[in-house]
Amino acid sequence: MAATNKVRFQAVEPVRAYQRVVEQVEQAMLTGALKPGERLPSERELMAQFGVSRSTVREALRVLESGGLVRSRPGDPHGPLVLPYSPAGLRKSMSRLAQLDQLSLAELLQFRIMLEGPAYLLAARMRTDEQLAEMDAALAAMEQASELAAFSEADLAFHDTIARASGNMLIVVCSQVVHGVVLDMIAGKLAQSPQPESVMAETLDHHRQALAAVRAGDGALAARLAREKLYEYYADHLSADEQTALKWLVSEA
Amino acid sequence: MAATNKVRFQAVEPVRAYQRVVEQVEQAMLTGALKPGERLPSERELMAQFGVSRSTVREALRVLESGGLVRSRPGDPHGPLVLPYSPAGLRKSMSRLAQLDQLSLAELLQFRIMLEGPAYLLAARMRTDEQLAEMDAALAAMEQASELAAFSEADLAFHDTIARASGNMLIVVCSQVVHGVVLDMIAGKLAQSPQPESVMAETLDHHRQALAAVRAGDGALAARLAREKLYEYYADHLSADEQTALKWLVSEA
DNA sequence: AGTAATTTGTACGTATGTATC
DNA sequence: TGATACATACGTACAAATTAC
Repeated sequence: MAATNKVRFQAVEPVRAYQRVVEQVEQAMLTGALKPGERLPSERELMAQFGVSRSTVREALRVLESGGLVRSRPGDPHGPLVLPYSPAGLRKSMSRLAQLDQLSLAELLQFRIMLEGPAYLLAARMRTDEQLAEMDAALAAMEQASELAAFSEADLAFHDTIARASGNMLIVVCSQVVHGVVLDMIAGKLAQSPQPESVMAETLDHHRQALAAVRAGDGALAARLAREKLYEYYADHLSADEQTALKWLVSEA
Repeated sequence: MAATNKVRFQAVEPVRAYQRVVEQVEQAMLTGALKPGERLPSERELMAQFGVSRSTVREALRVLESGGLVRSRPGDPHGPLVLPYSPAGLRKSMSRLAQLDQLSLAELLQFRIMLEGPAYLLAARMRTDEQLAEMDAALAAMEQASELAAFSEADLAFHDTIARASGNMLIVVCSQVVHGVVLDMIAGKLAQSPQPESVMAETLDHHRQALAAVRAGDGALAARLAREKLYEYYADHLSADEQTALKWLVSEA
C-alpha cells in the first residue's frame, strides 16, 4: 500500500484569467510594491504585461474597483488610481450579513449592547480632547434639532464619535452598520411615536449623563448608562423572552 | 434671491453600466426575490433583460462572483448559481485590514473579548443539551489531540459551539472571522512556542472550567473565565499599553 | 456511450465620450 | 483651443466545457 493515506486532496476549481490578474495586483498592494496614491498601468499596458485580452483586464479592474482597492476614470491618462485602504469592504460585508441573514431585532440589539458598552468603557479612557469636543458638538446639535431626522443624525454622529474614541476600528465599523440596520428596522414604528418630544428629551438626558461619565473618565459608569439606555429605548419592540435575554446582557455584561 | 440656499447638492460620480446590473441583482437577493440555490438567467438572457452588452454583463457577474454571491461555470445551461451567504467576504476584508497594519492584534483581541464574554453569558442560559454534548465532544477531541493543528481545530469547534449556543448569528459569524484572523496573525509565533504541551494543558484546563460554568448555568462566571483566559493566552504578544487597555475590558466589562 | 446544442471563457475590433497636455 | 491617449461600452468570433438527448 502506498503511503498516501494521510494526505488530503482538495477539490480543485478552475482559476480564471481575471482572478490571476486580481491576485497579482492584490499581492503587490499587500507587499507594499503598490502604495495608495500610485497608479496602475493603463488597460492596454496591463493587457500587454499580463498577456491577456482587454476584457480580462477590465473584469479584473471591475473586481478590484468593487472591492474599493482602485478607481479608474474614463480618459485618465495616468491609469487606475490605487486607493488608500478603507474599511468600506468590511462595512459592506457586515451590512450584507446584517440584512441578508434574516437577523432579528433582538439579535441586533444584543450586538449593539455588546459593542456600546466596551466602546464607552474604552472611550472614557482613550478619548482625546478633540473627540470630547466633537461629542459636545453632537450633543448641542441634538439639543437644537427640532425635527426627528436632524435629531437622529446628530445622535448617530454622537455614537460614531464615541466609537472612534475607543480607538478600535472594528467597533467603529460594526457600530455604524448595526446602528444603521436597527434604524431601518424600526423606522416605521419610531415615526408614529405618540410623543416624539418626550422621547427626544429622555434620550438627550441619557446622553448627557453618559458624556459626563466619559469626561470624568468613569468608563464603567458610562458603559452601564449606555446599556440601560439602549434597553429602555428599544425594549418595547421585543417579546418578553427577548427582553429577558437582553436584560442579562445589560446587567451582567 | 431664489430660495435655493437651503438645499445641498452632492458631488455626483458616474455610475457605470455594470454597477447598475450589480445593484439590481444584489437588491433582488436582499429582498428575497432571489434565493440561494436559484439560478440567474444566462449571460445572453441577462444582456437582453438589462439592455447591455455581454461584456457589461460579464463584468457585473465577475463582481458578484468575487463577492461570493454567485458562481458561474462554463457550459452550465442553467446559468449562474446563487450562493448562500458565507462569511468569507467578511473574513477577507478583515484579514486585509489586519495585514495592512490598519488593524492591530490588540484591536482584534479587544473585539474577541467583547464577543466571547457575552457569548458565554448567553450560552450558559440558552444552550440546549445537544449543544452541551457538542462542547463535551470538542473538549474530548482537544484532550486526545497530539498535534497542535488538531488541537487548534478542536478548539475552534468548541468556541463555535459556544457562539452558536448564544443564539445570535452575528456573534457566530464575527467570532469565526475574528478568531481565524487572530490565528493567522500569530501563526508563526505560536508554532515556535517553547512548550506547546504546557500551553495546551493550560488551555484545556481553562476550557473545562468555563464549560463547567456553562453547564451550571453560571453565565457571569463563564464569561469572566473566558475573558481572563483570552488575556493570559495572548498578552505576551502585546505592548504594555495595549495590555493595559485590554485589561480594562477583562476586568470591567 | 456518444453526439449535438447551448453556455461560458477569452480574444479582438470599433465607436464614442472624456481628461490631460 | 486642439491633439492625443484613455476608458467605456458594444459587437463578433471561436475554443473549451457542460448538459441533455
